[in-house]
Amino acid sequence: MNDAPPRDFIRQIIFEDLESGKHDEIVTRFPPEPNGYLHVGHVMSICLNFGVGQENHGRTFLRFDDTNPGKEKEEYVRAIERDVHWLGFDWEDRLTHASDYFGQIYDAAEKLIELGVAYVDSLSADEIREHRGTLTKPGMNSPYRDRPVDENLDLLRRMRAGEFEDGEHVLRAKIDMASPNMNLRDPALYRIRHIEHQRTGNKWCIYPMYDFAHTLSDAFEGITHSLCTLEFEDHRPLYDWFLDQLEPPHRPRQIEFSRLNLAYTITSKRKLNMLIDGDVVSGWNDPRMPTIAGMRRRGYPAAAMRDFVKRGGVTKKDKLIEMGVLENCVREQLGESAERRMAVLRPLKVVLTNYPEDQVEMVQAINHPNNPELGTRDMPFSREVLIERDDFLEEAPRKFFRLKPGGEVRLRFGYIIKCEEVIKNDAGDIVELRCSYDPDTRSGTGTSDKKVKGTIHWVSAAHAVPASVRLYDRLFTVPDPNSVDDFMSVLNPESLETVTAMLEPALQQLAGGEAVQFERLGYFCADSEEHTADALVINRIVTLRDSWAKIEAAAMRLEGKPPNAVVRK
RNA sequence: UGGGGCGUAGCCAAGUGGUAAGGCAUCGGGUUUUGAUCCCGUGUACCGCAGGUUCGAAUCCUGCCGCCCCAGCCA
Repeated sequence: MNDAPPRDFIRQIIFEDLESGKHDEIVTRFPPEPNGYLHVGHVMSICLNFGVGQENHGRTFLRFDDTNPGKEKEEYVRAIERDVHWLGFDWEDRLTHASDYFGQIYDAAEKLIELGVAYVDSLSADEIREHRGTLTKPGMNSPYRDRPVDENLDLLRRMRAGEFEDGEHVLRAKIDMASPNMNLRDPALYRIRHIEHQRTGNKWCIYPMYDFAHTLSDAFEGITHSLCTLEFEDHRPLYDWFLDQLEPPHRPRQIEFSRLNLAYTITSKRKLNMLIDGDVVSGWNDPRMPTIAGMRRRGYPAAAMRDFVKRGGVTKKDKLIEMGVLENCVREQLGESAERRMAVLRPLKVVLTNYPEDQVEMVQAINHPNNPELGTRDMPFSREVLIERDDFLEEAPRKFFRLKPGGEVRLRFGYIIKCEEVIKNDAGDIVELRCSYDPDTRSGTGTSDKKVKGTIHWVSAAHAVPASVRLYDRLFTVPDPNSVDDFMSVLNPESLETVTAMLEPALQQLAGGEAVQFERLGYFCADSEEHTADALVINRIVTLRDSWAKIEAAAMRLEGKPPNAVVRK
């Protein structure tokens, strides 16, 4: 990985602000609303905000935007804290909540009234909507717009005191009902909500709206650069309006960037919830979910996530990034760190007819081909071994380097074997292979210079340990499920396949969450929730790159056959 | 059809008037007891289109086209 600091447009602005002396210290914040789990999109915001803080020796706040009680839960705040930590960032003592500032925000509301730029409106929600106009038609002033300051103050205080029902009144900024920017058509500042807040309990029955609370929270914390996504671009004039009216000691600047969309996934909370409610996935941390919790459970390393986001860059252009980029980051991380092991996902029995019945010998396997320091381990080798079903083909194309009738192949770290006989059941399915082995070809002995094209993985039948292995694939069949009317109609029915695999004995010791490479198959990790020493449960993180699959698919295309006819999964 | 953004190769992305970096993907080739890794090589990008300014434009001007966001007492 390269460590050169990125120079996107936001970092350029920050650099200039430091150079010019506009700021001595950079202060940023990551401000999630605790109403759901964090997802890939948030990873970008987290890395940007905390990254910019770190790079400039500044400070970054983790602030919960908890201004809408009823939709927010403690469960989510704990999950968010865990996710941000897991990604490798530390807010130290800067964990805050918009609700920490409810008192100050309220004071600011009274000040706006005194300034004559806010008023209590007694129109109903429907009437307010009707008065707002449309994108092309200007709105109309509320009949309550010119209430005197004293009356506004009195009404707001009584709203706060709980004298009114939900929806009876609302505090609004007095800006311009004819503004082409809808956000400036007298936006609501405070609404009445007789509902208990997860942190402030029943102390308040009026709660500030996002724009008001967010701007002020930024100002109170001395945020210098308030980084958010593009959809808030239209809110910036309002953000600045608050600052102009209230003139707080610190004046933050809002800068917007485009959000990161991952192909073949969705991130809308509503839709993610539908997947859970519809039992398409097992929960927020299902390994197929694009949530941080899901990706963590899937086995994606935090470093890979950070690298992924870094490769995407920070711009204002809408992006839909290919899965391959993420997968490549994951492979790159794991390729270096994960130890290698052997496992057979779909076993086919192979009997070595000339190998002594009761003999078991230990062969030495390397834990990492590019890093000898990771050492070796011994694997039992015996007369009956299990190989991958699709490493044998009865009628193999010429470029098939694996086992075929009469053909030879090397059992990795073991011997070269030759297929002598194919055993089938009555239905014609291949159930067993009879092979001979060449005693002179044991790995590492150098007693034979025989060379074969292919090397396959295997496991000793008598010593193998069974495990439930989940093979994950993308959740959707189209790159942009969001652009489809009914996203549930493009679900990938094969996003999860569970097989009973046979693992080499050393895998018995795999710890929950630990990742290894199953040679020739991919990276796998023990499930952090369901895996135990007695019942192994393993997730496939990502497959290895598979150029054979490509050759095969290309051949299929040439012959005009459907691409999935023989492709293995 | 009001306002705000965005448009550089399949996907990202540098570039800020001097003649188009890089990554991923693709396609070749080499090494390899993982068809992995690693290493080499591989793209006619009419810089959305059309005009204009200039000795010179992806960069400046004008017009057009396409895509995204905004009419919550959500964030």
